Amino acid sequence: MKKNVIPKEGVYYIYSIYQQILPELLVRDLTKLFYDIEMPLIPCLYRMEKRGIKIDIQFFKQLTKELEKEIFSLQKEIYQLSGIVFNLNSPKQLAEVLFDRLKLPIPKGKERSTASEVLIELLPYSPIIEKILRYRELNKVLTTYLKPFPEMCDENQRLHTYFDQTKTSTGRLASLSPNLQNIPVRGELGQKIRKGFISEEGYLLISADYSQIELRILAHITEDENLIDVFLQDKDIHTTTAAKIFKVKEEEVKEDMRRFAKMVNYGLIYGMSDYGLAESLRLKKEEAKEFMENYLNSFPKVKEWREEVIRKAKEEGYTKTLFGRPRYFPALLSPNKTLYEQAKRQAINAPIQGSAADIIKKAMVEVDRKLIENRFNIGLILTIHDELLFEIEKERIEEAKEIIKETMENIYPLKVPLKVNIGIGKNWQEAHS
DNA sequence: GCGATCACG
DNA sequence: ACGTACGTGATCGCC
Repeated sequence: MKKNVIPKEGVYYIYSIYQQILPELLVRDLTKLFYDIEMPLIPCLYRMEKRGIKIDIQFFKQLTKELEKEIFSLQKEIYQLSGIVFNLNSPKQLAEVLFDRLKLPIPKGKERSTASEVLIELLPYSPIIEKILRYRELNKVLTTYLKPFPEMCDENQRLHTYFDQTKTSTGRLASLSPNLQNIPVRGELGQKIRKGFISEEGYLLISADYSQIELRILAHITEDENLIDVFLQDKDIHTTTAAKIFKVKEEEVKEDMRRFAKMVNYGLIYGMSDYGLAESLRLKKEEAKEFMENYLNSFPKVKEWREEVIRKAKEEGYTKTLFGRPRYFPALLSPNKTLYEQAKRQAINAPIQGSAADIIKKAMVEVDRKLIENRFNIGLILTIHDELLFEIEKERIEEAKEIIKETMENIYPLKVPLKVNIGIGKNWQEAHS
């Protein structure tokens, strides 16, 4: 969609569309969602789009040069090792080189894929693999972010995204042209790129992110005593889960056990099966099954809730978030088992992901309003699902920080506290706490 | 225009 | 026996 352009004819239809929609809103009990969240959000999103975020164009161009150099030499090495020049960006051609020409084994169940997850398993078989993985990483970042962004800036070196309020099935926002919700953050390269997103002279960026908002919402919705307890005591949820699924004391939880537990916790929100858990953690199916059982026994209401939400979705045809946002699941009646199972997982996930979206949207409207009321110069500039990014004049940082944290944490009281981490810096890397 | 891939939450 | 973790957007090759 072309941004900032409303077709002239479209304006005349808005009132008649409103007249058609109003009875529907009433029937489906959506007036609160519409008037309290989505409508007030529109001017807030408009201001964010208009403000944009500043990037350091020189920094982007310099990094582009460096990456192009490394990519060129990687390319040369890869052609040398394979003994043929081909299009590295073509998965089809790459598969031919790896599996036919170099006769590398195809990991079972993976079927000639060249996805990084498969390539990692091939690392021991040829020195070409690590070079391909590095090439992929660099080329991705180069073509998706580093090269296009300087071209997309306005005269003040600011990038303006476009938020689509109607696109997702869960109630989240979508960010496009450019998407500023998938800027790299992981690894050294990600951290480096985030240094290129900067504040204006005399300003600083404030990043405020909800800590584990989806798991807190899970605790609230399921009313599971053990899960609620973890958050009331402000304990580390992943460590607690690790202790329960490994059946050890919390003091005995090691780093990799915590990492496993983190995947189990999020897997649960996504409706993951024991098989899926085994896949992603490279476990034996029996082990994964045991972890799942240990988890569900430790948090019994979570298990009950998962069953209940599916039963209700089948009966009524939809799920609802905390603010009544529905998502419909026609596939729960599908004879196609794949579609049916997928719909079940989506039905578990939608109320959680969607409720988090409801809450952050309400917080956005309220924080934006307060910052304007208090005459801050810029304010809210980005939302990345559970993080809000602000640009604030240096002299008033502490004042803004208080307003932001207080508003976000108290916007909608749950049975567990909402916790917000705040970071401040002259670039996004520094601010992202 | 779609599938594969991979960036994020 | 089956198929197997939710939600997105951008880029590229290929038909």
